[in-house]
Amino acid sequence: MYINDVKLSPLLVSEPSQSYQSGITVNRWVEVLVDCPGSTGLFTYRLPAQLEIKPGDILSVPFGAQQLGAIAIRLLAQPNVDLPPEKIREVEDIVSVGFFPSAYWELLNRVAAYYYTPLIQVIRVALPPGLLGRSQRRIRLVGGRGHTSTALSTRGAVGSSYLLASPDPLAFLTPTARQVWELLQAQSAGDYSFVYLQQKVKSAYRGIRELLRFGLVESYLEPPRLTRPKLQKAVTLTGTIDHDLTTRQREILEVLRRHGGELWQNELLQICNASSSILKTLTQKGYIVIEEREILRTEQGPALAGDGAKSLTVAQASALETIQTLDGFAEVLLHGVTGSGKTEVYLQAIAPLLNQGKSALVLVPEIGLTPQLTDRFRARFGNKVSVYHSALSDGERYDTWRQMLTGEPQVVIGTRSAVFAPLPNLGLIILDEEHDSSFKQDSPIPTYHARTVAQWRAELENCPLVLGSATPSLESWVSVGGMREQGEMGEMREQYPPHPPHPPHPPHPPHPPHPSHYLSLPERINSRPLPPVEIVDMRQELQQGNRSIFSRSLQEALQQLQERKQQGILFIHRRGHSTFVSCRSCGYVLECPHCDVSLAYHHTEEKAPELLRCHYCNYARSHPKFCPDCSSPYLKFFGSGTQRVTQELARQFPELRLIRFDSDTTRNKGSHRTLLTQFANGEADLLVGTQMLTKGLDLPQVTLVGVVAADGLLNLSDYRASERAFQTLTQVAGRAGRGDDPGRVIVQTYTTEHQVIAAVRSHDYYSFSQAELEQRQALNYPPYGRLILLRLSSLDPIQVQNTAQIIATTLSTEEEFEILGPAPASILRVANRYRWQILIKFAPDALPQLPDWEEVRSLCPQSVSLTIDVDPINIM
DNA sequence: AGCACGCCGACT
DNA sequence: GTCGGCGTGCTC
Repeated sequence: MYINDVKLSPLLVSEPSQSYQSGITVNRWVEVLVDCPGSTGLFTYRLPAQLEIKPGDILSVPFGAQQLGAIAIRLLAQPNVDLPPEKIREVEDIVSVGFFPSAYWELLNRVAAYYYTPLIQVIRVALPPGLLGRSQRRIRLVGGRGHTSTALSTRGAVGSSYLLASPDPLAFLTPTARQVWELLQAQSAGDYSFVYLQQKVKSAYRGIRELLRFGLVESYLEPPRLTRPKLQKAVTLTGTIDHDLTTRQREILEVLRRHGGELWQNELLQICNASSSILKTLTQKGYIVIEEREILRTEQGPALAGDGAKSLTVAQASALETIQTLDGFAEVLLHGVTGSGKTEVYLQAIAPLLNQGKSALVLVPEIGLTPQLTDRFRARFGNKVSVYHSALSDGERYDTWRQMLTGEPQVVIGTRSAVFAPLPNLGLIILDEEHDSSFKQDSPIPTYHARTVAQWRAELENCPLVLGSATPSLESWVSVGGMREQGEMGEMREQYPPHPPHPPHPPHPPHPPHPSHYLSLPERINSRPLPPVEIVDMRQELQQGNRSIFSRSLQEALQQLQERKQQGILFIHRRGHSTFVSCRSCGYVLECPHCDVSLAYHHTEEKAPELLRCHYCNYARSHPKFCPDCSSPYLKFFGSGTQRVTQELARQFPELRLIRFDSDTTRNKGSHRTLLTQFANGEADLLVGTQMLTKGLDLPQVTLVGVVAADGLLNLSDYRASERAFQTLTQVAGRAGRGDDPGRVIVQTYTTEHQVIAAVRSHDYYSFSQAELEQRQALNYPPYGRLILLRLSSLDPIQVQNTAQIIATTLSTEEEFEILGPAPASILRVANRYRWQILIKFAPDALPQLPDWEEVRSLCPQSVSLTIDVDPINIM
């Protein structure tokens, strides 16, 4: 039922030869998909004579008491005989003429089916906001705002005569009604949505009904506030200048002619300081034509100097050549170390496509974090580049979306949801920093991964997909058979610094069933070396009496930074997620005895006992006072906040100028760019920040990178912890030494012997992935096994726990998949909702009979909501 | 999602 | 008896 059994694709192929006339005269009914959660299947509407509709068009239709957005699916010559004719209503309007070629529909259907999401919800992700509007019930004061008594006396409402007689008319209102009334009075327009009032006042509808009876308020349906094209009047010169004109008229036509015969009306009037009446005369005389034209509200980047293709290294040139010889669908992993020039390869791969009239889609983790990337694309391709992401205004998003529909060859750079960008003639899809977890959506449904969707899209559009990263996800690495090629191509490995002998290879998965290529850029451009990584054992620092959060090595490096007038980056792992408990003396980390993950620290309320809990099996224990291994009392849960680090810096290095680069300081639009520009201009010596420092920053003047404590990353209670830690540390280390001065990286940790630390030190992706894949395979975790996470949440802590238990018990009768849990989410309560989860693990090849999700859903009481997260990434 | 309808307990 | 709570089902 998730895809509503709708076979869209064959019906939506446009057939230009099909009789145009018969199409509009005969097919007077249309079946639509309505934007309404509870509705399954299609609804039939009559077409008013003046509307001409094609499948894929977005409509506005009456539905029950409201006005909703809908998608036209197919035209009908006759409505279904089972449907009583009097029930059929008319299509209200066409909101947007759709572009939906069959491959695109197929994509949406696949997403709906794979992620167990109703098709309409997938469509909602794909469309810009505001296209599918819905009407809203609102309540407002009658007769505008005014003094209470005025409102009452001007309205001789039924039954209100005694109200008028009273000195205080409101005394007759019940307390509920009065509450609503006062709320409305307090609002400047005297107007609130019904839903808002219901939230604000207990059983508000009763009070509202009372007020309605007295005629004090009125209830109305606000039509959907749809995003529309912005139109502007354009004036075009049509006749040659003749003599039957006044001087003033001649002047205007002259101005118009000088501007190429065409100007926006407002500009023309402004230049000539004239009013529109004179244009009216000129129109009547036939000298000009005024027409409405759509103007696009697309974001304008800063003016940039043009930029030509740069010369390539041997590896870049070879990668480019492979990409350019691809014909049709292929999956390419471009594995380039940090600073190896992946962007240049993208740019040169795209350039010839545009000349062939094709477009390219470039997906990036977070657009705000990569102003540098968009700048480079704009410098190379100018106005052929547009960006598409959620920070744009609705109007900008809508217009960018329409700009794509034109089919002009262009480059769209966007975040996750841009994977649905409606570009015809797609010639290439690029996913940059493909390992980044922000390509995965956790909520709301569909919980899609842009990489997965991009694979389908590339396949359906028959174009190549390039996945770029310095630290590829294990999924992509296995998918393109990277480990096989790397193993066979010994010369590639020699380019990395030497590393210890490898453990035996895990058995290779079967060759991927699709064309795939592994391309490696093993060296930085201009032969710059990767920075040496120094690992500092913080246990020893403590032993030797250094209680500072900075090791002596890092202190020294910071000192040098100041002396040499160089710049550095200090990376702090985000606080909220580092909730494991470790011993500061010996580095021992408390782990679950059953699940091989570190225990998470729980401390929900003031007086509640401190608990350590496993997120996979729900094992729990109290927080021990002493280290179980070395009996040291220095056992504490981890977390080194930005605050503490900046305080410490200010104390020890008062002269060091620093810029904080985290979610607090980069909240505003454009603040990334501002802060980065300040830093680039040398207005600070040190950039202190969190996660966002890892995402593709190219700051050539940075020579030092310090990681305050790697442990927060290493010990997350998640099977992906190691992979994520390796990626983050390698990425942040890669910010050092990208310019002429050599770089240096210092990583502080309490667990120097950790496998990830060793791999980061030697920049050795290969041995890291080998070891990690072995573990994944042994435990059947992705990319060898597949996961589905059931997230349950409720305001009621007991009910959600019980429901989770019932579902897990029901599911555990099945043998084809493994159930882990139920267990509470690591942050049990979010926004007053208690959250539990159940993890389902199964083999991907023998796709088991998965549970009937409708049945599972029926086990949930109304108060418990269930989200099915397919291929979850955040299991915490 | 809204909004009806319809079925139960607590008051005039 | 009616009012008002809330669960159930429908919307072309």
